[in-house]
Amino acid sequence: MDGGYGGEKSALASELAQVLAMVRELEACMDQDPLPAGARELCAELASSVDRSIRIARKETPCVRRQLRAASVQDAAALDDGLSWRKYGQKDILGAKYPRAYFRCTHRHSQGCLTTKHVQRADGDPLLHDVVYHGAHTCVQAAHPSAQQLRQELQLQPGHGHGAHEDQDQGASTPALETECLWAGLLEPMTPYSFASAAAAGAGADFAGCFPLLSPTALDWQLRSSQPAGSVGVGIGMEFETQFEELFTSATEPFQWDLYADN
DNA sequence: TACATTTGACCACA
DNA sequence: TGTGGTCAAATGTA
Repeated sequence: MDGGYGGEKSALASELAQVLAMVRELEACMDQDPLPAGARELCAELASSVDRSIRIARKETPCVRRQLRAASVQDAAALDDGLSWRKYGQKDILGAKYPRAYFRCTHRHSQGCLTTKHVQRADGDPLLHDVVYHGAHTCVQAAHPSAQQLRQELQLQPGHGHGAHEDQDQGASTPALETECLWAGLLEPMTPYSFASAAAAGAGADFAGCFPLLSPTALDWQLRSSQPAGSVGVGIGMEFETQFEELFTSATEPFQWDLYADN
């Protein structure tokens, strides 16, 4: 599981070494007049290499955002994804009505799991929560049976966008989920930068492989990345947003999942 | 007693 | 310098 990350690191180092070599080569060309014919090609290669480096770096810091809705304000505090989190801070955010809560994996010290998540209530809707996950679980709980079950279920409905959210079963053993939170699942893979090209958008498929953790988060991204390359745009985002609004206004079935993307 | 939460302080970054 | 993210001591709870 972690081997992939090590491989990415060496790939990134390799790419950056190439970038450095090309920059030096370009530097040498600067003194020549006229510029050698190969200089332009070198620039193109340089841009391409930088692009690859960015994509690799993005894989190194998986960051996924999703929005969850609780059935009541009381339930909101219990929003849970089946994994163990420990709150380590809360902060008032500029321009936000509600403070942002910071959580990290309970097994941070015992198992060195560095995953964190930030939870913030939406200004307009106190029941709606923005949850941003940083990093992937490396602890034992990442192999939680319910998470695996969910993964299977979602994989059975590829490209469907909707899938019965069976966390109810999990709720039987997870007190937090007994609160019957209405998981209006809409998922929004977050990346530090917007996709600059179709090629970069296509990298999303590779990105999915960077979520070895068996949490819904990983599955969400896999589903989302099943969208055709190049479809990760504003237009598609609005389309999913519309679907999301419809889902909320006609939310008769709890635990129903849908896709959402607004990159 | 062990673990979780709260909260003020500190730090890094833009 | 302001803001967001994290730390760590104090406090709460089972």
